[in-house]
Amino acid sequence: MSGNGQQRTRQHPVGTGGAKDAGDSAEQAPGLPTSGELAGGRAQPKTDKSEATRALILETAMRLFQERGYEKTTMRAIASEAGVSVGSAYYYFSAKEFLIQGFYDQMTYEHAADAKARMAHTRDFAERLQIAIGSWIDTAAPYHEFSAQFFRTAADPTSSLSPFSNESHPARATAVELFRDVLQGSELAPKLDAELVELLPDVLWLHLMVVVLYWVFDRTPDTERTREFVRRSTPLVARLINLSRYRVFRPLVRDAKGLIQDFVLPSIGKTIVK
Amino acid sequence: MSGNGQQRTRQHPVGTGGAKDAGDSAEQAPGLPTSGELAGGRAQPKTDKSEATRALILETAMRLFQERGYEKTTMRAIASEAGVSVGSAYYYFSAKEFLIQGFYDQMTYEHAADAKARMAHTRDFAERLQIAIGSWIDTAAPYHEFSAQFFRTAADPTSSLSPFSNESHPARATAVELFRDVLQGSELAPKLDAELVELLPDVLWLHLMVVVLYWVFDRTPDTERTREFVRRSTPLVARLINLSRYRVFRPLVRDAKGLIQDFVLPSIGKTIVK
DNA sequence: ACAGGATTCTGAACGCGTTCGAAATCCTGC
DNA sequence: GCAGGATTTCGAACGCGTTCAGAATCCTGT
Repeated sequence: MSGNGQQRTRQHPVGTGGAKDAGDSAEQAPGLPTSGELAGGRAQPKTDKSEATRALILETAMRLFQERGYEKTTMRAIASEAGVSVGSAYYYFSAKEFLIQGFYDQMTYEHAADAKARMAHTRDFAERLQIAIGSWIDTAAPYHEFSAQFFRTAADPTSSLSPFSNESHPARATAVELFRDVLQGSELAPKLDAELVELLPDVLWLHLMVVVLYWVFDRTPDTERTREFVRRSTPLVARLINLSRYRVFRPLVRDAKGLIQDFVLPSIGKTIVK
Repeated sequence: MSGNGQQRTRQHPVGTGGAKDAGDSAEQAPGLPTSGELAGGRAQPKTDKSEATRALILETAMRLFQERGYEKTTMRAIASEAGVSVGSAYYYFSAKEFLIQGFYDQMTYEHAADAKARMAHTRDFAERLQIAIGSWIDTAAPYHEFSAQFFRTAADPTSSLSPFSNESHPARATAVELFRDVLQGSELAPKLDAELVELLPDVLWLHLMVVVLYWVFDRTPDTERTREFVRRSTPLVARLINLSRYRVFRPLVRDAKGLIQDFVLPSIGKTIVK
């Protein structure tokens, strides 16, 4: 997509704002999506007015995306609707793509809050997991129609917006954090060894990504099929994790853990470079 | 991507050519990628000259894609290099995207042939599986640089090119067929119940898709990391399938099978509609 | 108050994918 | 050989995302 004009090499949009050097242990809770982060604007906001303009453009874009869909919403329309020039829009968001991110970040944050509230009443792991994922589906529902765009972006390794290739992607950090909560707040956590507890949140996030893929392709009303899929798959996941504690599986679990540790975690986020 | 001009509603490009009404059981072996199939051109080739022009355009595009990458190759460049007008290029391929498909189909076919030859000497399932996937990586290697485009297309539910949403996608059919062979030619097949043998090829194809996702993001030289990932993950998969025969797992396996049958298979290809 | 630098804003212009009406060419049946 | 329809080819034109050189505005320090 994008790719008109000569291809720049946009990639990581500098992002002087937030935690620049997160290091290795991705632990700290991700604050609200303040605005900048790695958001893809150019300079970090200097004045309040600047901040306001940025917000105005983003809100306008989000509204138009919902009303008309992503592709049908032109940058010119966003700009004129927001009462600024196209140039201004590009001053804050260096590509149309980056507008998606604002959208997506906010949705993820809403999701985490909603999920945590909804699952507070139970300590059953399977139930918590199902609530967390179900909450995602509910939160994302209004955007299902143009969700394809999210997914295309996520699947693009050349885009710095991909949650797969960008460890500091707020959406990813927030979601992994949520799944850590899902696990820690359940009766299952104390029964598992520490190493596994450390690994699982990322794995569960991957599980969510699979559900998202399913959801994106789902054309049933209210994505009922995805919901049913989640209802039936989460107990399986829970049972699988539970089984992992038994002696018989030790070798298999050990290998699987090693595999995840060596190949899955380092590559997610840290883009398998060099 | 694409999405300039007003958005048409391209979707399934008619495809008067091949088996139009495949029905349910996706069984028949997929012939060579003759040309048309669901290829995205407009009319089915009437004359030989037409067929030749089509091939010329596709070959030119494939060459330029390799030389310059997908985005840097313009339709104008393809047309002029092939000695035709842009209009002609669009007469045969209704969008730039459709040129990818020709490319991808051919690669998949090469892969299947190469894999079958390479794994002929062994009946060990894990080894056969590893060879099959390794063969994919080798076949795809020359195109790694612009593979992102393949993947973006695959992840787009609105594109008729997605192997996830289009059951008659030759690439998908060919690959599933290959994995059926991987299994059937192994010592493992007779030990499993028929139902599972029926399900596994599609599941293994999904496994390949996961590897592809990994591969697309892999930036190590010669995608060595992906190769190592495959070396270590395929034995695990084999062991998992092997374990499924034991009594202890019966309930879990039964549920998992049901899940796959009800939710995964019907949705792949048949785009979860209605 | 004011020079001068940084920030914010502007809109014309560029290159791209794609469309479309019309021209050129090919194929029939006579 | 030829009218007339179908197929194929053409290229100007459209709308889009994006860029860029410069204008406008804001913020200092004096």
